[in-house]
Amino acid sequence: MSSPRVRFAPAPTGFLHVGSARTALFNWLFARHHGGEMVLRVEDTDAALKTQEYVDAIIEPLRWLGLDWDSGPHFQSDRRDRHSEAIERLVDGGAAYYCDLTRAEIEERCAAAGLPAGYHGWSRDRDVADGPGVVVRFRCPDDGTTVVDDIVRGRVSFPNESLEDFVIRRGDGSPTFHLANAVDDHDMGITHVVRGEDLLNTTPRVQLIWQALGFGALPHYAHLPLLVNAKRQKLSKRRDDVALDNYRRRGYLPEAMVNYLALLGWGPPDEVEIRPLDEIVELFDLDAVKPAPAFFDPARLDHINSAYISEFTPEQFAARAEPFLTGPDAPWPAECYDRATVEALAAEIQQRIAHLDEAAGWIDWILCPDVTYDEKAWHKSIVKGRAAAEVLEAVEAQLTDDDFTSAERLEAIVMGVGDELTESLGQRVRSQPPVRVALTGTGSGLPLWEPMRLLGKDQTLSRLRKAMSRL
RNA sequence: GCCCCCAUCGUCCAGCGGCCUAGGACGCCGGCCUUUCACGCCGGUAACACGGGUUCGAAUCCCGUUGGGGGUGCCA
Repeated sequence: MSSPRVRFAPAPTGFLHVGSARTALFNWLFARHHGGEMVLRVEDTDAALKTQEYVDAIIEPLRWLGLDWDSGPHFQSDRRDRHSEAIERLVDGGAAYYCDLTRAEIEERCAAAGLPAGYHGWSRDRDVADGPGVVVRFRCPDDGTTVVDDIVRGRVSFPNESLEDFVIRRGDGSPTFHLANAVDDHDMGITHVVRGEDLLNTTPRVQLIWQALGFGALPHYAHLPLLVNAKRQKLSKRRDDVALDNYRRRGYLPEAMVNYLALLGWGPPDEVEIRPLDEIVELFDLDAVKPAPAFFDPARLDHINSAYISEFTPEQFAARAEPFLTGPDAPWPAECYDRATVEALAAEIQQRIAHLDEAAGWIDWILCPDVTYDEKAWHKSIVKGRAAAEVLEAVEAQLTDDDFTSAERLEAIVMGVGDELTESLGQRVRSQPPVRVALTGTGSGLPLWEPMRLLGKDQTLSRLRKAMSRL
């Protein structure tokens, strides 16, 4: 394929949607695979949306994902003159006409004529003059078919009689996206239009405008399957968790997110799903994209994110997790944070978390100045635990003489207490649970010994005493 | 209502006429490992929506049905 040129053309809505991110990714993968170019174009026909804040809300998540572009960001609103000129040409050539009917007037006419709801070309021959509030409508052919050759779906035909004369210029003079799309894609030399399936129905309109403007050969189209929720509805801003930034904030890694997104609607031929982006670039192509909608499955995302997290070295992990351990949401006072502790326990934490914001929960008891008891665990291991008081007492006594330099020795001491009590009482005494609850506050967690060493002698002894006095 | 799209395990992907008694991954269930939790390892559960064709032969091609979804705006 000779150097394709694609575009990612999001509307500025305040944040980047995971569905849009997937569209951006597939455009990017296609461009990079074929050595082509990607254009970023902000579809702000609504003009008021061109604020730095809204633009950043698109650009920053793209950068976070590691996607780049060769041209842009361009703004549709900056191209107003080109759009107006195209509209004039269409009106002059008879391909479009003025219309001053309101929504209500259109409905009235339909009711009076006994026609189903729709526009029915009411103003085609009314010879309306241009003026404030007057729109421009495109005159659609009454018969024949408009065909969209889609890379993902094959040939899709639309009977022209099902197409209404649609608006290409609003009452305020601004162009609608169908018009702007055709003009911009043409002017920017777009060869492949890759976007969501929800836009498939609008393609005939854009193609009709394209042809009426004499733009020549149409670009190729590829309509990607929609991303859906568990109920198989299109992901929606209102009911679904779709803001990419939310995932970032919860500690999903960009490399994991991009990897997962690539797997929705596409799969590598060798079935190796978790792999670096450059390999995906090499393997990806649009003709291998599946047409069926794909469920955005959080469980699968978690799995992939976990896989990436577990690959980190301790240093990498500590660096990547740091934003989640030092921010205002960290459970400990800022001055208690200690990177060395994180690195020392990294491997153990890594295999237990699916996203980085879970890291703090495994070590908060070490970095926080005090313990918080989980009452259920307290009850189970200390109130009802066999000989728990004796265990705490014996462990405290033996630890008083230890220098706390060896995790192995700490383990031997605690477990030894359990063995001794088991023998003297003639019943199995488990020493780890009460000690764990006394130190960490909970019944389960990291393997105790190394964290205990890191907690230090003073804290360990004082927490054991605190637990004993609480009994 | 009208137009359009889609249809392989619960989910994502493989399969593009014979290699399929349908493969992988996630999830789920069971076991091993382990004096916590987890990781790891082993095993299991589970699908070609239905009905017609075409063909020597269909998960794969065609038609229909059913089901799901999308669009039907002076949003994109």
